[in-house]
Formats: sequence, C-alpha cells, structure tokens
Amino acid sequence: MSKKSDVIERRKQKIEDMKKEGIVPLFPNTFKISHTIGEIFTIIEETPDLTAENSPVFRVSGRMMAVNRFGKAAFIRLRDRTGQLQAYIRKDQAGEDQFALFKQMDIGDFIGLEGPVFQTRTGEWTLDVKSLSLVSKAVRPLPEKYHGLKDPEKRYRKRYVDLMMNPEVKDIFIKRSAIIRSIREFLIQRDFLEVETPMMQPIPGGAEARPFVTHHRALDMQLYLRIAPELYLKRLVVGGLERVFEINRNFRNEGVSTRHNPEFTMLEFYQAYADYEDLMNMTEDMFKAISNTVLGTTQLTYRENTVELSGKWNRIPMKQALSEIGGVPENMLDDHEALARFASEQGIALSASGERKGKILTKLFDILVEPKLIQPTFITGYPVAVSPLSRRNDIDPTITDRFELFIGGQEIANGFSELNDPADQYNRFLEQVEQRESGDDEAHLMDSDYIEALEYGMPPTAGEGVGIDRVAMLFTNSASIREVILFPHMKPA
RNA sequence: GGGCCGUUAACUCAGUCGGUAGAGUAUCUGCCUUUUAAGCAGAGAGUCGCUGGUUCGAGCCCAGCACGGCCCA
Repeated sequence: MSKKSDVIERRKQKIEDMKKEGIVPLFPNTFKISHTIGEIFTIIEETPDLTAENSPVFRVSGRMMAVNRFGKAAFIRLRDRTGQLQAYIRKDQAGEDQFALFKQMDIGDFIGLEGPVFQTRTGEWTLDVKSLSLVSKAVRPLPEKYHGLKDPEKRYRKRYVDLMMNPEVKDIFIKRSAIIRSIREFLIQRDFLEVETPMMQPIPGGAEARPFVTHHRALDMQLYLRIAPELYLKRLVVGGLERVFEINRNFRNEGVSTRHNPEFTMLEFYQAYADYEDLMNMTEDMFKAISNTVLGTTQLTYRENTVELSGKWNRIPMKQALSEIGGVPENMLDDHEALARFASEQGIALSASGERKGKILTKLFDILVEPKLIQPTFITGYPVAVSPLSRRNDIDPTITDRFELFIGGQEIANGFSELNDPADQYNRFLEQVEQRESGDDEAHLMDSDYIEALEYGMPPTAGEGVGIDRVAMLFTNSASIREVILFPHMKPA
C-alpha cells in the first residue's frame, strides 16, 4: 500500500472511506456526559446494594485505550482524566447498527457510551453498553499497550503521547502543580503580593549568567530575556510593596543537562523588615508545608536517599563546610595561593588568568561539598565577591548575610539580606563591570536606575529565590529536570 | 566542550562469523457473547538515523555528520 507506514496509511484510508460514506460525523461536538469515570466509581462505592438491575444509566466519554474483541461482543477500556472504566458491548444488546459502528472504531478513538453498570464474574464493575457514539477519531495508532512509549527522545518530543501512555508522567505534573499551588498559598497567607515583572529587560541583572538576546523591531532596541526578576522586585519594595513574590520563567543561555534547562521556573520573594535568618526559618516552614500537602509526610525519597524535612535544619558557614565536609585543610582557607594549588591538585579547572579567592572557594564547594549535602542544609557566609547584591555581614565585612539551601545534593534556594546601601551597591556593580571587562561575561552590568531606586531608600529587606524545577525533582524523585518540565528544550529532530 | 552508549516495522526489542530483515504488540482476514498483556489460524507491513568508504557482498567493519541518553568539565 504505502512505503511509509502500513498501519497509519490503512487507518487514513479507512477514515477517508468513513468520510465518504458519511454515516457518522468523525469529529462531532454534541456528546454530553452525565458523569466522569471517577464520579461513577464514587457512586458505586456509595451504593452497597447496587446491582445491574437497579443501576442508574450513565453517559460517559473518554479515550478507548484497549479493546478485547470477540465475535459478537467486546470489552473496552475507556479512560478519562479521572480514571479508567471497563465497558462491555454486545451485539444483541447494542443492536446491529451500533455494533457495526463499533467495529469501525479504533484504539485511541474518543467514544461516548451510555448504559448501566454491572459486575463481571471477576467482580469488576463494567459499563453495559446500550448505545455508543464516536466522539473524536484518532488517525494515528497508540503505542504498544504493554511497554508503552519508552524512548526518552520520543517521550519528550511527543509529550502528549507520553502523557496518554504513562500514568506516572501525568502524576509528576499533577504533583508539580500542587507544589506551586501550595507555595502560592503559603506566601499569600503571609500577606505576600503576587506580581509580574518584565521578562524582556534592557539590562539583564539579578544573577550571574549569560542572557538570551532579542530585538524589538518597532523600538529598534536590543532586549534580553531575563536571567532573574530580582532587581525589579526590589524596586517594588522601594515603592512600598513590602512583601512581593513572583513565580515565573527565567532564561539562561547555557548548556542543557540533567539539571539545567535554558528556561526554568523560579520563585523569588522579598520581605521588608526581615533578614536572612528570618528567611531560613520561613523556608523550613515552607518546605514542610509543601511536603505535607503534596506527600502527606515530611519524609521523602530522593534517588537512593531518604530525606527528612522535619526538625531544625543544619546551618553551616561555608568555610566550615569546606573543611569539615569537603576535606579542605583549614589553614588553606584564607590563603589564595594554597587554595589555587589545592584546587588544581583536586583536578578542578581554574581559568588561566587566575581566579579570585571567592570563586575558587565556590568551585571547591560545588565539587567537594554540594553532592554530600543530602539532608536539608543551609550554607552561610558567602564571600562578598560572589554575592554582589547581598548585604555585608556586620562583624566580618568580607562575607555576606546570605545562605544557600541544599537538599539531595542539589542547590535548591538562595537567599540573603538585601544590600540597600546605594553607594556600596554602586561599587559592587563597578567591580562586576571590571570583571566583565577582564573576560567574565557572566558578571553583572551597571544598572544605574536600580542604584537610583536604592537612593530613594529601601527598607531593610531579605529576599530569596527557589528553583521550582529542582523542588519538583525532589518531590517527584526525578533524576532529570526534563522529567519535570512538560516540554524540555530539544534540538529540532 | 570531552568520554561512553544508543538510533532496525506504528510501539517494545532481537539480529550470531560480513552472505535473502526477525519476534511480540498493533494492523488486516477468518473463528470466538464475561475478557484482563484474552485465545486460535492466517496475512500484510522496513530509506536498518544520514552521507561516504572498504568489500564480490554491509543492519553488522571504517570515517564523518545528526539527534538522543548517561557521565565528566
């Protein structure tokens, strides 16, 4: 018949024939259900004396996932968003015409059924089909019923097929939605205002990352997809919105991996009159709330580990973590040259021009400490050099009032008391600009309007960013970020 | 960017030493009115990721490329 695909071509031919015959519309929009499958099962549960004789008649619709055909009868597995129901169609009951129509239908079609329910000899509640209609025709066949769709490339590219064949995939995205909803509720309950700030920015800021560049034609100007909403959210705090949050997409022009997608979802929230210690407390509460809502417990399994979210989480200064967990000799921690030597001995690549001490420390940390932080741990005491937007510590001005949260060996959140001294912020930007000029194209740009905003005065404030995709990975025990993003980035096939 | 692995029917996968391309599911035909990955009998279905090379002969060997997965940077 065809060289391309026998199965699909045959199906298309059959559909052409059905169209010509014009007996039933292939894509009607008139079938109205009386119940979802879930509602039918609720009624069954709540009616202990239900029998085939006293059963109500249900009108139900869904996708036909499988069929066991006999000569003059068949079992159908029907699925809608609420569940799966078996139906039984008999020629003598449904009638000659209806049964002929049923014979024309294919696995994957959407159908509408009407009838009471009864129990098969194995006790399975089954809809006894009195009438049936075609609700929407499937042109392409479903993947194999037992193995389903496994090929990861096809799963991501054809996520709709993945979703219909693999119930656990649907569960992941239901959980993801529940996580985001519980975060929203948590923050709104605490009087935070949800806002939206520009995704297209003339000066990308708020993080150290390469941006995507785009162009506004009418205004003839270069714009960047945001790498973070931070500087805009703090402008709002200046404006008197003392508690704000945003859950939205950020874009970073970097490679893809099991932990990185070029667009990813970030929660950022800012609270005036709070400091980074307040936020650590609040973060503990937030994660316990998410966990209780989504999992019904504060314990979760991530890869081979059990993570316990209850109790007080560890808070460890970075240098202490480096020596105690990472095994970096304590006497090297303040010695730039010794650190550089130690790093190269560990096989950690440093840029040829030599890296600043803060950068070496964070690189050592990423490799030697981060993977070991399985239980929730706040790391504090980040160097000023790698924290250009954080408030300096009052006692040690070389570090900042900042923390990062690690769970399951991954960075989950980053928070700090905000730098609200415009002069200090100006100098930090200048330093960033210098780094950029000496080749670090992830360093910040000068944002003079942000400085001007600070000059109007910003109340003492603490802010935090939480990687929503990472949180979703954690709560769904997913090893790859692609498992928690509906349409992860893929090169065109 | 580097390393390893994968790409064969709509789906899941075999394919030996280089010698006519295989199975199950799905599809089609026939039988079958309580199945559960239903069963029985039969049939059709392929750009072996792409491009070159080696060879009498390549799914298999070699080179390059594409896409993907895992690991590393």
